[in-house]
Amino acid sequence: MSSTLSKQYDPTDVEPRWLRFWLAHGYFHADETSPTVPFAITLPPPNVTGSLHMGHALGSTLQDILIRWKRMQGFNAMWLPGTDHASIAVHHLLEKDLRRREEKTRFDLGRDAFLERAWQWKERMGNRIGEQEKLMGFSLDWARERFTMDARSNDAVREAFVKLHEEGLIYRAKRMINWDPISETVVSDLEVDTTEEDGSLWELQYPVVGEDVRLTVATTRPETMLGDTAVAVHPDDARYQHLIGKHVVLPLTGRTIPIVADTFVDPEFGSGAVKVTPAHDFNDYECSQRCGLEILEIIDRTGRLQAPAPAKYVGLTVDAARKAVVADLEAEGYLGAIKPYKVPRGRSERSGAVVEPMLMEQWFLRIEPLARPAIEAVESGKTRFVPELWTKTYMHWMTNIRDWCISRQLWWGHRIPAWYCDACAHVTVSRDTPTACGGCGGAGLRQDDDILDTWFSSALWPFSTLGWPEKTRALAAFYPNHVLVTGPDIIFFWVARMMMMGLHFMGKVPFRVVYLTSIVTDENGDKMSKTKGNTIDPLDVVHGATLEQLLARAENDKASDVAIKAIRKNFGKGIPAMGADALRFALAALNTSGRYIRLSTERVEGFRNFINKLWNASRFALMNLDGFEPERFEAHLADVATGRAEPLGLADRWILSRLQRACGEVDTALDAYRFSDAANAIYHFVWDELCDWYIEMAKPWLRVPAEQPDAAWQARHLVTQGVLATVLETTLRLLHPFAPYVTEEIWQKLPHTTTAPSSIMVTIYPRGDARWVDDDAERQMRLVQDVTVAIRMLRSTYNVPPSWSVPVEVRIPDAGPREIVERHRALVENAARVTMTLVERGDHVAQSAKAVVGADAEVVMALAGLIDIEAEKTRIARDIGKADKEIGILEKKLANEAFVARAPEDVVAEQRARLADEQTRRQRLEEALASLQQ
RNA sequence: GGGCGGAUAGCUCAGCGGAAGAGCAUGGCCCUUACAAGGCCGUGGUCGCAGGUUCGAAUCCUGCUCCGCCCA
Repeated sequence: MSSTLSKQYDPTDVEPRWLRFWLAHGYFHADETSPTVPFAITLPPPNVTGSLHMGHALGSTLQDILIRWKRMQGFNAMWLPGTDHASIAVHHLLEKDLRRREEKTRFDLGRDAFLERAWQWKERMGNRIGEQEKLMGFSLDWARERFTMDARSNDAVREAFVKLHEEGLIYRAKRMINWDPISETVVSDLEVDTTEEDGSLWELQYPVVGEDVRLTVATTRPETMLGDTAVAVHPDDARYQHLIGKHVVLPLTGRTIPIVADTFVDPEFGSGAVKVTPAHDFNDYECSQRCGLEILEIIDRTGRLQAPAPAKYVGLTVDAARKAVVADLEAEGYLGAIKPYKVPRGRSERSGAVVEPMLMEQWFLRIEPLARPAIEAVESGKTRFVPELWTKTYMHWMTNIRDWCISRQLWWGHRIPAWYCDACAHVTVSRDTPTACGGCGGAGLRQDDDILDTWFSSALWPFSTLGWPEKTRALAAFYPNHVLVTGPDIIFFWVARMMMMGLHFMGKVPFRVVYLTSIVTDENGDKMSKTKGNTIDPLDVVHGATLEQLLARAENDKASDVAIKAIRKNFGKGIPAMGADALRFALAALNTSGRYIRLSTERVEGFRNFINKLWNASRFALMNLDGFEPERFEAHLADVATGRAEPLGLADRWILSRLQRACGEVDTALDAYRFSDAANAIYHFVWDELCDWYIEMAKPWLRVPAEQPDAAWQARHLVTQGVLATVLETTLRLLHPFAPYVTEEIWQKLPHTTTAPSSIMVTIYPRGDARWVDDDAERQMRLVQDVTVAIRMLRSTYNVPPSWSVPVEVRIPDAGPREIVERHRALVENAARVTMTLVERGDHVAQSAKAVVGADAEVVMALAGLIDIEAEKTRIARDIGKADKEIGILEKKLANEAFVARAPEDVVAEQRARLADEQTRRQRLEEALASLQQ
């Protein structure tokens, strides 16, 4: 064993080798015929338009931690990758490109040519995310990779559509929908961002027929008055009682429309009378249904006015019509006051178009029968949300859900399997492309032009990916999945819809747990976005990027000046290559139950340092494991167990005990999806215990002495090598799900028994083993550490150079602790670089500094020439002050009769013991101060 | 308007009924032969405000003040 590691961990050298190794060995693949218990996750598919962003990196890191952990625990762990076709996003990108390069719309190009381009583009871009996921070390089962628009998904979508149609849950009807006049398609409620924009409130005056009065109505959209078919007032509004049932003349149109009463009117708002435009407002439409009003559709699919609006306005855009209508109303004297007003305005997420509520014939899915089981499944705990608080969000949305408009007037997506007949009104809905009309048998069939909402296919994803509607073995093995990991912003899109469809088609929930991650923001808590220039690309963190590279890419993406400036500011020095492990570990460690992760490259650096720390600890271990044979160590341990060999040393027992506790903490934390607790438990074990104490204490037993070592030393040498190797190997396995590359690299270099597996990936995950937990060793070690730290404190306070091995006197009145320190004198002397005299008690030593260690011990260090009496007095006086404060609190507590009577006995006893300790400590400090006064 | 969170060290956050914690930042000393991406030792907090429950509250309840997010 002579492998040496470089002084610094270099991820760029390590990562590609192991990625290739894992893929070549097929470790990521799960066999559905395996008899072992399955553990399945389906990756929420990223959409093909993008590249891997920090949100994906976070969610997938957490999924990979779970998958690698469960795989190592012996489960048949399956993690299914894929991408989503994102129809509206793809349309938006391709159409933008078309406009820019060829000044064409998709309609100029035609459906087939457009789709051809979309597929080409998907082929070109679609693999990018997969490649990036591989680089992150995600152990996805690539043989199962899917795309939401592949042939098998198409089968699933058709099956689902036809079945739901047969069941009467899918229907076609004329209803209010949100229309995006730029993309010329329906968009879902969830794809509309409503914000308050600066606008105006116009008062319009409608003359009442047969009376010499005018009714004032207020509106933020005066142009829609051309489609008004009523004015509504609240039925209880005293001001308008006499007008209900009468009519007004609608200016500019000459039409006469009724005044109706409806409770949806807010009497407090404006004049208390509102105009009703049923075809272009959700509330007005509902009012029209209640009141039996006429419906006039005056806005067309491109957002222009159409008949029955008066000819004068036909063809105008909504904005132009608004100006014209306002001008005409004013000219004719029907315009009242105009006030500045914050107008809630819905905009399409993708195109930015102002969304137009419209009345249109579309396909809908009846939601209520699907939502009910999805609510019940969460209420009964068949699926549970982690963190739990998200349950409410889900429930709230599910209980207020409306029928889902599933048709889209786009081309990139699953075309609706419905055919219209030239000869009759029958609509044929069929799994296979029909040759004859299901109604009249006629052959003149025309398929519906529309496609399905992308989320319709996403909703089937947890089972369509496993072969549904066929009854495959994969489906039997891996459905339901164990957990879905995603961001809370996606609860409505994915979680809710997968729940509904999963329950409906499979009869079982699609996943038992929904884990919602934090949301990654920049260090100021702002959402990362390219336009702001504050995004951190995960792969830049992994591989590093210079400022020039970042700027060049931004230029290429046509970034704004604001973004360029922000990039210069945020990444002035570029981003150092930190490796996938550092990023993964950082994301896991930062993912607490809080809602946000404020990420910066500086924060990742801390975790890169951790990876490097582990690397160097391993480097040290490997340099000192020459000649180590695991088998001999095993045999020696057996001898220890039977008493034929010396028991293990304190440090050995201690580190093994601490390791077991760390394993237990990690196990508990991962079980509860507490990723940051798990990561931190490993971090602290490695850094604060293994590196800071054990390795230091092991050094004397590892370094081969100049003279021929005796048999006792040989035995300790073997034990120390064995414990170090064991602890390191276990730690690597413990850490592997978080940091797969570095752990594999080191693990492969460690000495193993001949029966060891070929990769750390397929070793067994450590579980806390109670047999190695050693309370006695931990207590003894605590004392050794306390004494050591006290000595170091004195050294540091008086700047005693590290090279000086100063004498100290350690005074411990009680025989028990004194013997412990005596027995482990070498540990203290080595760790504190002192020579120690142990005594029961002693007198004041002139020119010395003193430190008090709890109630057990005090340390006296002779520092002739270095001592500063005044500073020493100040320091001790301050400690006395602290002790006094503590004693005061404890005395008060114990003087409280109610406390002593009602608090649990062990709590009272604990407080008493603390008080006694604190008083002893104070006494010692007092003596120390007194001796300085002389 | 309805709902859900948050306010703890300079910053970012854990802790959620029995001694105030971490990382970063910061001060001092050290290139000690695993690691300067490091070591050792420190400094730093009326746990947003006001009440209440309790023997005991950062932790539970109520109100208030800010600050976020979601839905209408």
